[in-house]
Amino acid sequence: MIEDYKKFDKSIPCPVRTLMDRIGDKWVVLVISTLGEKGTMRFNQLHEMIGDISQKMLTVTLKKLQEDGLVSRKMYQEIPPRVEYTLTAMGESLLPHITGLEQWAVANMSGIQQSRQQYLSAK
Amino acid sequence: MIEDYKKFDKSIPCPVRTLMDRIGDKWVVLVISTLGEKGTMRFNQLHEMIGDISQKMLTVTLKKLQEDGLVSRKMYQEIPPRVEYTLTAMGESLLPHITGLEQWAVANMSGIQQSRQQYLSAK
DNA sequence: TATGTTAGTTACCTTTGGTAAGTCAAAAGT
DNA sequence: ACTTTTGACTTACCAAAGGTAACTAACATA
Repeated sequence: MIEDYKKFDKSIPCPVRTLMDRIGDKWVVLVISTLGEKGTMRFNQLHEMIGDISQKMLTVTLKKLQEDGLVSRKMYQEIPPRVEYTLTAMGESLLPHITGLEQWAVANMSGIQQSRQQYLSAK
Repeated sequence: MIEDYKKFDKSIPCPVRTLMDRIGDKWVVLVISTLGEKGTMRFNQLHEMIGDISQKMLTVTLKKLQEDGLVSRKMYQEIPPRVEYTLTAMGESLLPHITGLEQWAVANMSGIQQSRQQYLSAK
């Protein structure tokens, strides 16, 4: 039963709130799904693939994902530096849920846009 | 192929970014999954069920969900007012993806917490 | 007359997100 | 010898989103 976890109780950390605190970070889903698609990637590859993320936001996003054990980081002692990011097993296990969301998003994009236009024009 | 949608292109709205702009809102997942569980609910019922959401954040969350066509709002002309919220068909179709995420969250909560502790103590 | 009920709104402050420029250390170009 | 490039970041600074507490409308009840 998931219901029990939904009501807020300050004595117990809620898994849904904990996950959504992370998933809700603006770039987390794009980083995870991009890594999931391409496997291991370097910092700048991710930066270019996603396109509109800043370097700052990419570093903070990757740090949080490492902290949560969803992404692993491998640094090579070279100059210029080389750093590779990969999904951990836990990250991989989250991936299908994220791609599920993405597929829903693609399928329902036009429905959402229609609804937004109607809502605005009804004002 | 979802890949094409992941790279940012300002001329086409990206479904993943569009959805995550909404899903990423701190309370959206909790509101949708609570409505999905209980069916129709009134404003204060949602407020009490979730527990730690403010009235302001509940109203802005519900407004955005209406705008996107995920939640419908029915107001009765009574005093004190009565307003009922329900998932639309589109909202219902999103629900399984959200409960999938929640189940993952419940199953992996301890793994995430362990990882966070290790990360912090390694500093 | 004061109090409660429901679904909000408003004013205000804090936290998060975003932009642009700077850093580091070495190799490669001129 | 001096400047530029490279990759993976920081830092300083500004804008947007989120949070809190108090206030509102309109009537019913004590």
